[in-house]
Amino acid sequence: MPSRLDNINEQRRQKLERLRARGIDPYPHRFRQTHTTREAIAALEAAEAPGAATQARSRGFGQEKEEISLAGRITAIRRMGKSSFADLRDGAGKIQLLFQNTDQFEEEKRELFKDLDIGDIIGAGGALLRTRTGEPTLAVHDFSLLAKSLQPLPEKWHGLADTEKRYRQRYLDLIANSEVREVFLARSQIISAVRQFMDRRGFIEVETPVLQPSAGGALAAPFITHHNALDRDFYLRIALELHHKRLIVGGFDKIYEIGTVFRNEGISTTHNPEYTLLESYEAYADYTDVMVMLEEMVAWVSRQVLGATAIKYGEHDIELKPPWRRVTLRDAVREHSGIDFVKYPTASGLRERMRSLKVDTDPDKNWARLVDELYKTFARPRLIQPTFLIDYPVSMSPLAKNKPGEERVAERFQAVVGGLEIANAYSELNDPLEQRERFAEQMKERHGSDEEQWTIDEDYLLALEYGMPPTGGLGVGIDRLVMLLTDQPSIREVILFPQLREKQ
RNA sequence: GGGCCGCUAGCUCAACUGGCAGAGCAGCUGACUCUUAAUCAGCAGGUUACAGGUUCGAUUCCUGUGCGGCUCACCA
Repeated sequence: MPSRLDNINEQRRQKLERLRARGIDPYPHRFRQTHTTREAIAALEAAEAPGAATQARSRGFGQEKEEISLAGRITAIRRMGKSSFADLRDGAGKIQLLFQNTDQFEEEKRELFKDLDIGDIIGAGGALLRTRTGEPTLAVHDFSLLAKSLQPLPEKWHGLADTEKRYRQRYLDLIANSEVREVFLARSQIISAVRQFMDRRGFIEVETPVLQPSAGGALAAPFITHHNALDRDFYLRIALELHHKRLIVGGFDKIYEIGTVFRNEGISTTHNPEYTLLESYEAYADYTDVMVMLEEMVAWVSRQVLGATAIKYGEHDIELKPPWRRVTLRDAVREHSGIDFVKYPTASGLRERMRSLKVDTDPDKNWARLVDELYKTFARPRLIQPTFLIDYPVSMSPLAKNKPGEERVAERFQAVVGGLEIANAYSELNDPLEQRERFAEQMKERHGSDEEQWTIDEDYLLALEYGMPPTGGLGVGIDRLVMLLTDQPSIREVILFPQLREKQ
């Protein structure tokens, strides 16, 4: 018959009540620490360094050791009679605590110590030393409870393995799995390095609307939301592009934004409904300039964060050092599928040619989609080393300028590394009349299938009519860049709270 | 949306062909003053995801549902 005490949660609540009954606040308001665990270890090492003795003594190390204080979560306790060890973890790292001869603590602390659990947050004051085995340790002279934990932590050795639980309760994943922590630290550093790179090049960071009357700049299905006071629907942005180019018209010549965009589409290992996109626009540049910038950016960020441009992604060794290979989409597809799509200029002709390759030749697909199918099936998975796929069919690129003298080819590239599309860029179409025609064509094509609420953005066209300088634009999927640099196979491993179906 | 796989104690995992659901960690009690996956002795802990079905008997076989993973489709 299960007693209430069998439940860990119930036991912890009882401890909580005991503490309160003894006049201890289990959730006090503040604690001042003098060091992080990492700083404490550094201080210990500095004091031990040869020649540091004199200096250290003058700072308090030596016979009379400096009292320091730390705060963090207890992740392990090893009780051994009168002495006990505990592991204390804070945001910087981990250090061992030694509670020596706990009998000598006064009554209240002795009781408190008995009720300490793995998971509790405590503050501890004491002196640094090394144990017999050389472990940096804080010999605790005084300690206090800063927050009582009522839930048992995942197992210390295997960590938390249940994928669903890891995503839904990411805080447990972060506590239990240090590799996961490292990934998200790297993510932060990557974004910070990207910002530095752009800032140093004289780009200014801008913020543009998330709520938009129509979602443009890409052909993805948007999320719809509603504004009560205005009593009208808005769309969550699917790209940053159209507002950025308005700013180029407005005279900001180099701009970028790192922001979340939302696409109401399938979820996969490379797609999350909301993800982080870097977009940048540079006046008077074209897509070749953007290529140079991107390869330098990725190499620089990798060097900043990983200290190298040679990385491992899955089973592949990848070298990010510029220059990256440049190959036309046509050649890449021809190389890997044997089909020169230029020779099959109609959807039916191309579909006919594709049949022999046993690929999906959905009759609903237009020519551009068939080309895309060829690329995704044959070329992309084999593009491991950094590659710029350049010169896309205009029909796949409604916002890109076409190549001089080539009506069907747009100055556009995608960057593929490790089989991941990490960037998409083009020489921006700045001819307002042609842009209007391209939009109209898109409208026609979309009409009927219309999952996408595609409307012509008249305000954008008006902006173009005032005159936009030639401009090179870039979009980088930050999450995929993080996947690449942290060697993660799924986008959910680089997004703290990936979208999951609601439980129950 | 389709296909395949998974769901057992708080966590990590066992349980043969259908035959009393088990271990380690965490927890509780006790021993132990340098441990670090501490050790030792004992105790407790289960709606086997959920709902049905087959069977003398189901964690195991079947059907459905939920959630997750992989994959295909969708996604310039």
